[in-house]
Amino acid sequence: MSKAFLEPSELDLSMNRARNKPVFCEGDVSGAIYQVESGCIRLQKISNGGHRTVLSFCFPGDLFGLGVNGPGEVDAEAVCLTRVSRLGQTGLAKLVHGDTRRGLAVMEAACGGHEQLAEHFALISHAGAEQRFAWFLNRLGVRLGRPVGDLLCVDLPMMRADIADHLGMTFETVSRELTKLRNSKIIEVVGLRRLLVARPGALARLARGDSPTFLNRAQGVAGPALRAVPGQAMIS
Amino acid sequence: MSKAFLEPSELDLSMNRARNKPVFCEGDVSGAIYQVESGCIRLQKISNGGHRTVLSFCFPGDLFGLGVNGPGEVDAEAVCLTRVSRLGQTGLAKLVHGDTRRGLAVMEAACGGHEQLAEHFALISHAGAEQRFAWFLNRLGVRLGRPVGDLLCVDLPMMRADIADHLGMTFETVSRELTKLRNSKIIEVVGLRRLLVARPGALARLARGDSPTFLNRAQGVAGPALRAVPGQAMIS
DNA sequence: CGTCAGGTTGACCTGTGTCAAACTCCGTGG
DNA sequence: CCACGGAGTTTGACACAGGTCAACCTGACG
Repeated sequence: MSKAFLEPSELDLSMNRARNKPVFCEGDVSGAIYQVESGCIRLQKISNGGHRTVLSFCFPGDLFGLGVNGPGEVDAEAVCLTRVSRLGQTGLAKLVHGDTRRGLAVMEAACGGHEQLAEHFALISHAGAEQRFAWFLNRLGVRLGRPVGDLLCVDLPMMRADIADHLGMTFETVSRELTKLRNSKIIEVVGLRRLLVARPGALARLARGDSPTFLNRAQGVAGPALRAVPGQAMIS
Repeated sequence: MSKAFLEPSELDLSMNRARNKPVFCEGDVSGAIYQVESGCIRLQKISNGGHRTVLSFCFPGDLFGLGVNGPGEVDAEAVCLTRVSRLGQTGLAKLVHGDTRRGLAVMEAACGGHEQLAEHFALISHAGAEQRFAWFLNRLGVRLGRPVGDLLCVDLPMMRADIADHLGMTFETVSRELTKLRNSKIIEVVGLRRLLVARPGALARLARGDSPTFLNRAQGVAGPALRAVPGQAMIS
């Protein structure tokens, strides 16, 4: 999840994918690593009932692919027209041999940002719809937002259903939460895919979950733990 | 998540941890890899509100630790008296250099079983309490179950609250689901931590979610996807 | 035998999924 | 240029799964 981790010269090839088209070719079972150049990729999984879970969205600079392909497991699809470049297994091995430390770092990054995954997981487990959506928007703002006047402009590459599947809720609920944020003047909605964040602080507060429902139920962890976690600043 | 991935000779040292004690020493920020020898480790995260999320339980043979430590991120605690062995960074580098393929495999395994994580994630997002719990028990049976007569005996190392935090629900709900399974004669409960699975097939069916609530709402994925996923046999 | 952490059960209430209807955007063709 | 149509989105009404709070039970251990 680091920006521009690999230079163009180190990459095997680069290619375009149209909206909703998979990145992995059908027979492609190799442990290649991909890097998003432009656009947006979603890593997703279709489960038995036909349900879809979006594990994460990848934006320009993000790496993905290692230990994530293999048919029937996790697949990667373009959210919109997207360009990705690919580092094959041979290139990867070369990188690992040539510079162990860097190789390890790439492995780790490509293995998929445990940190982010853990945070996402914790959110899905505990938080309500409001906090989930605020968390998502907040992170999107940090990642994609451009300052416009004193507002933060964010263009959503994905549709509501994608967001819903990312946050473990229905697209109707996503829509309702959007409306709630609009009503409380925290954001403005321009077309259908463009948002203007008016009060980033309030958004971050919602994302941390410390404004309403404050006295959440901190389940009694038996052991010595339950140390105070410093409120990590999500807005950079 | 493979058994006995590393031989004792390759490991730096091994140590015991008492119930609810952390595996990582306070100052330990090195990228070491750990392997469970006996007992049970839980990887967990404490979020802002004091909520705990158990990301996964590690049983003998399981690897963990890479990209997972770092204070304030994810920590590992013993569920019960547990012995773990440790492979330090130098040992890891040696392994990577000596045998690239094996090194990569270790990296991947230690990076944390994306496959499993994806499945867990999908479950938490979509499934109800019944399916979540059945999925957990089923997997535990596969992993820890010993055949006793025509029953499958499973000893739970963890308490209800641990399971609850693993599955994103409350311990009361865990208890209720346990009772439901007992009432439907799918399992028997012996002491307080011992289960006998009487009808593994029924349990697996619940875990897949294809018995009740059958017509789940398969959200219309726009693209070409929505391929039929073959019902993966969860019972080995 | 007493104590207490851990577990069970019940009653209630709310958040969010479900179903249904209407509305908006945008591309396409007449 | 406008009408049309369909995908995507918003909004409403309603039901129910599961969280919350509270009381009680049980089994392990000193």
